[in-house]
Amino acid sequence: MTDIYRALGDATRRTILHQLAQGDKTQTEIVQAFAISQPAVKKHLQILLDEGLIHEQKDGKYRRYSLDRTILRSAYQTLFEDMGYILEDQLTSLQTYLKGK
Amino acid sequence: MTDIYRALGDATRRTILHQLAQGDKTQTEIVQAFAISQPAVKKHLQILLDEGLIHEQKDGKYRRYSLDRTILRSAYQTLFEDMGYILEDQLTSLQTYLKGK
DNA sequence: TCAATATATAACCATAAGGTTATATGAGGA
DNA sequence: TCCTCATATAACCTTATGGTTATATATTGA
Repeated sequence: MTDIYRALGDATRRTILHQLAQGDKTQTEIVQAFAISQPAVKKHLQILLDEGLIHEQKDGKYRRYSLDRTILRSAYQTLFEDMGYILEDQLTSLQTYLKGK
Repeated sequence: MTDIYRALGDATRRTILHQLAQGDKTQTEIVQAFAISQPAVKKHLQILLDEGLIHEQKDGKYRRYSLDRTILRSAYQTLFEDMGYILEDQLTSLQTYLKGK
């Protein structure tokens, strides 16, 4: 299963996901948005790939990355369920809200 | 600020939080719930303390742990905001729902 | 074909996480 | 006082993370 805590545990990765939410991007485009090296960005992308949150597609000499919104949604659900499990009664209304979605 | 991803990133810590949600517990009680050593549990408790999610209270030879529900709620909020930021439009309805809480 | 650009990979470094065992300290009860 | 139980701490191990630099490979355009 997707380890959403691992995937979201780093601010760079959260920003990458945000960027991809606005549209697919090549690795170069992603690298340019950060002050870290290309291999460092690649490692973040690899973790997001490992966790299934993004996809990689070869496009000539480029690699194009895209969000897997289905996985993201279910990861999101996991967060809710975990928090609901932790806080129990406190979140009943929220749980109910989500179940209805 | 609370690093909620760090705090929730481990299943043992999530279970500890769940236990504390049912009521305060001593370290011994928490240790007994897991198959790992007392120092290992203590390290998890320390991380939860570092992140401000729980409190520790001396009680004779015992240490009693309790949830900080206020911090937990705001951490929860952070999770939502981060996910909302990532997914944007997709979660508008949920964001709106939470803002109203 | 050759050079430039995009990406991948290897080797390295420092720190953190999650665990262990062994041992020290502290508090309470008999 | 002394033993016992609860907790703390130290030292150690392994693996993961997040970064680096250097270099290899692949693709494309001139």
